[in-house]
Amino acid sequence: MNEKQPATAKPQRDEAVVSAFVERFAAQLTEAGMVRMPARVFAAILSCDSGAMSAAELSEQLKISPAAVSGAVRYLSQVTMISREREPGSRRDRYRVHSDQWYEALGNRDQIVKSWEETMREGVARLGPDTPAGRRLAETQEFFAFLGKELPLLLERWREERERTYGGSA
Amino acid sequence: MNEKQPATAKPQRDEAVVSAFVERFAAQLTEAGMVRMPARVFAAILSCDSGAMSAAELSEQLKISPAAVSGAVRYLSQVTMISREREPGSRRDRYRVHSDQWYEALGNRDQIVKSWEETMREGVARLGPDTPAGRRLAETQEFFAFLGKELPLLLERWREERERTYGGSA
DNA sequence: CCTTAACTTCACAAGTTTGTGAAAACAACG
DNA sequence: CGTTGTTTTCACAAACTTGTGAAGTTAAGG
Repeated sequence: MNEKQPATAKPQRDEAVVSAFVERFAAQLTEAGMVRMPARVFAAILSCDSGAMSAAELSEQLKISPAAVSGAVRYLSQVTMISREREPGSRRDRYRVHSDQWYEALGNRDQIVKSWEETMREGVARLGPDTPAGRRLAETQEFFAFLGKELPLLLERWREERERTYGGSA
Repeated sequence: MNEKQPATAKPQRDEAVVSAFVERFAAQLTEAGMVRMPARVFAAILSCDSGAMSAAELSEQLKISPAAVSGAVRYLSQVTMISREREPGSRRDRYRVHSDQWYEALGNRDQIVKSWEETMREGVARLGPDTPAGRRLAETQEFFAFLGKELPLLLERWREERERTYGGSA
């Protein structure tokens, strides 16, 4: 037989295949507005078996300089999509995707929405609540308020559904 | 009295104030990943009393060339945040924000989410559903599926709430 | 403490994006 | 069907962004 793995071996990673997937997903994230290096780094960590990678591993797999890794992980930590951990007794950091954590990063979006809402509120006041433009802004403000209220609820529902699927039977 | 407007006059636009608001909101949209000119154009139209502006008006208020206006409105039309209309018997287009329509542009996001989900599905298949990485991707896929299902519902709820507020009593 | 592995910072070169002017293409109106 | 006001296209210059190499900093382990 020409199988790549004997029946008893555990499934083996074909690094070329992994890399192709990583680059594809990263490209999609980039298209959606994410900066390229953080997107690639995030995709790589998400796709590794342990769920965590060192800077050296990232540097090698993505063929980028340590400087680029440094910048990307700083950004990703900032927006809480990964967390940094140091293995005690080593000087090597590892960067990890906490499954439960990075969904919440979407929740950070509601901070953005909040600030938009604030801007709308100010706009209504400045342009006048009785002007046509003011009324339009007021409605937009309500929309943002609605989102700010609903997004956290959405995440909560996800947490529940997730709990049911992965927590219950696993 | 030093009021800017007599009690009987209708509220009058102070263009400097309007412009300050437009630029502020546009800057926020830009920060959130939107390209600058489309953001400015969108903010300007949203903030004008009629809810629609001509290219010449945009060009003047934003101090940009007709070419820049052209590019921005093309983009905004594409993502359905504005619509183009021509006043019959004129050769001048007007660009309009349909309040009900641009919220839906958020809904377009669920197309993006759909394509991410597809990528995850492929990733699971390629990396192997029984590998740790494969399982992580599978969970991520479910998350995207969840979003794709929920986002349209969210918009629907907004439409209802909006109907109640603005449709019922106005 | 000194050595050394690992991470970070910084200035810069390469690459992209953005907005413009000028010219071309359109379309209403006489 | 030519005129004229309007929008679009295109090549280019300016501004910004990105990723790198190299030097600098930090901290584990001898």
